[in-house]
Amino acid sequence: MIIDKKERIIEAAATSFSQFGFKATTMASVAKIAKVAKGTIYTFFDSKETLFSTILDRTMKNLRQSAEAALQEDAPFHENIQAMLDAILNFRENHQLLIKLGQEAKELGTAEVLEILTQVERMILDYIKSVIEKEQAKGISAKHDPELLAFLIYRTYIALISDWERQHEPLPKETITEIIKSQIH
Amino acid sequence: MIIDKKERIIEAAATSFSQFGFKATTMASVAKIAKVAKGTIYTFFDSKETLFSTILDRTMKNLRQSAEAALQEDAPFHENIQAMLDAILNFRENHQLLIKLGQEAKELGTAEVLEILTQVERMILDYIKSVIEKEQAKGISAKHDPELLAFLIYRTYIALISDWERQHEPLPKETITEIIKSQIH
DNA sequence: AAATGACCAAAAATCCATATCGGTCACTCG
DNA sequence: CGAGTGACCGATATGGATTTTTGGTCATTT
Repeated sequence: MIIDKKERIIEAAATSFSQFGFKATTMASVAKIAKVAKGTIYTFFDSKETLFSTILDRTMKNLRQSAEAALQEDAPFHENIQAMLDAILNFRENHQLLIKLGQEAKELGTAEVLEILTQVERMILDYIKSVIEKEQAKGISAKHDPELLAFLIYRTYIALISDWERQHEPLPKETITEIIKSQIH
Repeated sequence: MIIDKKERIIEAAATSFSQFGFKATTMASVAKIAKVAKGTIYTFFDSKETLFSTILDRTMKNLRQSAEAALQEDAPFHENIQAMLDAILNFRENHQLLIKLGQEAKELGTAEVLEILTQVERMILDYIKSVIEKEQAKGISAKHDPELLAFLIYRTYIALISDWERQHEPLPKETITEIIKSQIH
């Protein structure tokens, strides 16, 4: 109760950011939930942005772990890529914080939140890239620059999973697999 | 001067929509530029939307013509597809009306304008699809449903041309060609 | 019959008083 | 002392009353 102040603040902020988004979360309410005074938050974090950043970093670490867990040492390249993409998309769709940020960006369109989401995208792309590089080190020939390949695969996957379904029937999994495979070759 | 009233209205509206966007164009100003009374516009068009629709239809017709002109009867499939995509992208980037609508959607985010842009996308996709179908009728085997292939190619092209360049050096044309080609196979 | 522009209800822009926010810092009290 | 507090500050957001502008109509004119 008396210890763990910083952790309580993080906990409270994480809940609030996930529930209400960035803008609608106030430092006063975080303080109240964490049962500390507002000033105390500022002994641990410089600003609302810094506090948020800490939570986003945790979330991204979780995402990386989910993606990591989906990989299998001996599975073929394209299967691993797809398993990872599945894990990432699944995470994106189920994590309250990311969902809320997405809504916030659409509804309020604030430059601040938009930039955060760009940052998230960047982290995801970097992770995909690192997986590609690791796989390519195993000997598979590199048709494209890993940065470009990561970009291409991720964008296509998002398009096929999310955007396509806005106006069509969902695609069968085999079709998606085949398309991703053809991009790796 | 006395004749051509309808044409003058269309002309004036096209200029105004291109210059100021949908929302910022007023029927009063269109009337003034066209040198007719406001009521006169309503003898030719039911509403602002209808007037706008007429202009959008013209623009889309122009786009189709540009795309059509890029096609060559005897060129290989992938070259034609890319020439057409080039024409479409070039058109999109150079036509004041579409540029302005894009800005408007970003800045004001009105549902109205967003819907219009979806409609434009739909028309472009339909056109790409029709070209694919025509080419496939010539005997090239169909790996995917033309609707899906059109969607995939268009999205990839946009991603490579526009989105990639937001954070990277532009890609050499051959790289883009190669990627598009690999999607058709 | 074709064209007009004063007119209207509805929507949008403008104001401004008030509330809320992120962040600070003099002070408290353990 | 020094970690912790919350009253306080300037800046920004909010709400809602008020004014302006807009799309659309229609009695009147040409």
